[in-house]
Amino acid sequence: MTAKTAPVTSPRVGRRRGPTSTRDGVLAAARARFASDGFAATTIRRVATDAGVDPSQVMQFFGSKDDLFAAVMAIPATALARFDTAFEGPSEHLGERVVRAYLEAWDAEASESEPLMAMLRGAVVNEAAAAALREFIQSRLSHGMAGRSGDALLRAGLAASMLIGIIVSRRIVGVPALVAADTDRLVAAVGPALQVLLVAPTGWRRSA
Amino acid sequence: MTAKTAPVTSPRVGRRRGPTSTRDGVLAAARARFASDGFAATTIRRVATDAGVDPSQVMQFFGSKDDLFAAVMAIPATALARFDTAFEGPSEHLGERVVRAYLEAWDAEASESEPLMAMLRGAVVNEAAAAALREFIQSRLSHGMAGRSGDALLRAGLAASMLIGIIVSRRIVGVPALVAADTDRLVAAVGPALQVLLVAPTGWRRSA
DNA sequence: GAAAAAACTCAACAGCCGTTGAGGTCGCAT
DNA sequence: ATGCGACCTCAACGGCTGTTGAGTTTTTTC
Repeated sequence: MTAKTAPVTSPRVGRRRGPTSTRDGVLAAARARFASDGFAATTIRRVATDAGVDPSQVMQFFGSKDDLFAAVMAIPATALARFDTAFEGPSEHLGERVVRAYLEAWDAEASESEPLMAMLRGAVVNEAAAAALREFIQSRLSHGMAGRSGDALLRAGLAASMLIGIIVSRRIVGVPALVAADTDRLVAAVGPALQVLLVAPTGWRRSA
Repeated sequence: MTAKTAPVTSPRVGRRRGPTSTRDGVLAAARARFASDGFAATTIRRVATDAGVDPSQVMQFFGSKDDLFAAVMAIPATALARFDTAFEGPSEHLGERVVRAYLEAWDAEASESEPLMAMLRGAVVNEAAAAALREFIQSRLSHGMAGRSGDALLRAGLAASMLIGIIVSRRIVGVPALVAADTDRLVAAVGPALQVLLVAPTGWRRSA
């Protein structure tokens, strides 16, 4: 795709020489648009206007709208790494820690939370985004839960899904009761529930 | 909007006389399309083709694409009524009952689950859908939790959001771990967590 | 049967979309 | 200075969109 006949003659080609800031500006504008408007409603023309560039410039940089979206979504992989640390440590207040890590990740500054938001919004419309989110959740899950029972993997997946549901309700749908509550109240309410889900099938027995 | 100068002269005007089946066919086609493709990707031309009708016919029936979407979303209000019953009864296995009611509602036949799916997919792109979902959740919440503490309302909202998150991960994003699990396993895992969230702040104390 | 209304068809408009190609301009290496 | 490649601009294409208006057929009402 991106790999053309690499010029072997000049050793340090590959880095852009000229003003690389323009490209970054386009990427930032696209990130913001995808996060707030979603994939379908975001137009290349609008992104170009936001970045103060000609639309064809965007095409020349990223090839197509899908590639631009892929470039935006390549970022959150780094931002999501912080979730790993939340699962480590003692399991005493595990639920509370995980909830707080999720909420704070989405309350972070735009450069960190916007790719996540773009990924989340895009996952509903764009198959590539859904696949990316799917793979991410699954990989992080099977990575962190290696050697555990299949039930543990299911429970971790459920925890991630439920937390994403809270983010959706709070940031996209805008359910008043959740928007009004601050992080501490949410952690206090959800933490124990997540704790039960994650660490303790404490004598619970299936009814069927 | 929809109310024009109502013809008072003819008493029983207002009911359609002719073949009302065509209109219902268009509505059914739109419901299916909005549910599977979302709002933005669904075109009036495609809906018309599915229903075997001319595109302009759709316009004449529903006025605009937004109105068509609104007509589709007017249905789930009835389908969602079943959630009320889940909250009633003894609080012993409340969490389990609520989880099962949600999962079964989305596993129901197309005529019941498609409007819900359309509403969910649309909420991410279409502001009207987001408002409808927001109002619905909030109204059902404040209705069922009348007279309870503000904390109870928050907890119920969180429960609904988390369950919606599970639906999104399972039906839209398609996280393998959740897709593979059947309803009973999900109920067994999520039920206790919901139980803790809904009924019992059992001596839980905020860590400040 | 006549008349009116609803259901339906056909063709077209204006607008926005992603994308393309042909150029112009600037900075750097030779 | 001179070439060359990256950066950037301009104008336009073809396609698909929601929407409209006029005309035709079918059904109901009188």
